[in-house]
Amino acid sequence: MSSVRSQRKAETRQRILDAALQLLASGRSLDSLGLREVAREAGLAPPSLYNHFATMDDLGLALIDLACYRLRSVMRQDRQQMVVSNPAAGVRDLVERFLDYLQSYEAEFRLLVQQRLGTSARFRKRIHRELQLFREELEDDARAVAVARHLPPMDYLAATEAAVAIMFGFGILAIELSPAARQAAVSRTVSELSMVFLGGRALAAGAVPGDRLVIEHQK
Amino acid sequence: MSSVRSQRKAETRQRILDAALQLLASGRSLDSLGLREVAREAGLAPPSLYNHFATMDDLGLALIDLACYRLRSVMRQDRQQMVVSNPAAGVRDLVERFLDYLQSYEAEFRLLVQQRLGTSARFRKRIHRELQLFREELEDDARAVAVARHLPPMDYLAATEAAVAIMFGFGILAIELSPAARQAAVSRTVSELSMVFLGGRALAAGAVPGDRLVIEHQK
DNA sequence: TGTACATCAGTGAACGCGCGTTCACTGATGTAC
DNA sequence: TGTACATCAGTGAACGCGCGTTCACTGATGTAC
Repeated sequence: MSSVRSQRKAETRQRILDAALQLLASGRSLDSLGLREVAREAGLAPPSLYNHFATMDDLGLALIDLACYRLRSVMRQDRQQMVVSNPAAGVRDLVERFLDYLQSYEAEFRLLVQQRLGTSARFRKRIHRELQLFREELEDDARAVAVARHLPPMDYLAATEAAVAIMFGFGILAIELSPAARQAAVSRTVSELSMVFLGGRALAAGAVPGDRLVIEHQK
Repeated sequence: MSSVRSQRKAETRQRILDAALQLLASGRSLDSLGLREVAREAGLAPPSLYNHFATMDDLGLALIDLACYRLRSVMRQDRQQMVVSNPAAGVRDLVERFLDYLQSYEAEFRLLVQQRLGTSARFRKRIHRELQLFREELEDDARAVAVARHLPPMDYLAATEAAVAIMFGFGILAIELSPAARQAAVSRTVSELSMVFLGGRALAAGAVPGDRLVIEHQK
């Protein structure tokens, strides 16, 4: 059991990942990151990277894994039971958790968005799979709300897929916005998600676009 | 008035753009396209490109302009008056026009999605502005429907922003899917857009997520 | 219309540079006895 | 516990390569007279 050595190796590996993330955070894209550049940022000689990643591709995949893991774990934490009893607050809470995530891990978010349609099929598949899991977690929450409030069923797959698309759209927009404009976008995103879930119920009840709706407030 | 010369110059410029698009269509990303590579594909010596674009950046911007223009012009064509009198058909028509666009111009769509969060602020701004216009055109249509059917107002900004996010999410997904799975995704996207517009009306009428809705069919 | 000159799209050679990768080596850490 | 050997993370030098860009040049096209 090599303790000191393997521990240092793990630290160096982490330093390499951090260096790459640092470069991504400075606005670079994964496609344009070079091995020598990452090595420099990590304070290592270029060939050292080969002790940790067989190719630049493997390094990229490690970064993507990290970013996927982070998105899901940040979005999972602090999920409130409140959400179940108050859907409107749940929607707002969801958007604010996502905003927190963006503020802390913008570079990783950009990485996911860019590579979701990137050059590497491996990368795309991995991201696609992870976003699918992310959506499913959202679906679990949405179903829990429906059960708690005895709401009729709806097309949760479509609704949560739409919700993810809207949140990602918000994230892409938010990166460009001033803090003030960002707050307005947060409110709008809350509205948009509300539209999806309200409309999801209406659609399940047989409505089509153009129908009028009458509201029965739940107490 | 130099006729032959300027015409040939315009043709060469187009050949360069086509060569770049060809490379993008083969799966490459703009970030990784090289001047020499584009020149080779276009059948020109590398320095010739400087007669048409001062830098690679200018070439990139020209490609982005082209892609923006195409998205909007394809999505504008064949807009039916039917849409106004039948909102449900209008939503399906919208998704199918977008699918047509994707099938013809996938590389350009990828370019837009990737560069929307890319390295260049110039690129990002341009795409952002054009997508804003795209959204506004959608808003015009949505308002026209409301007027024709005497529907109450709603938050068209939020609804159309959500609609664009959903369509782009669909587009990103569609690229990875088999034709069969793609058709299922089309139906789902129609549902998702329907949810947004139905929910938009409900929200404007004061509903919040969790409320029950009663439908009054329009005849 | 014909001629002399100007313009300018496209070229081939050359530049300096950073790239990814290989290799033999170093020296600290780990292991066997 | 001490010693001899094995492992292996990290290094410096070197490789061949394609990059973006410059430059002086060519030759077809355009213009002036």
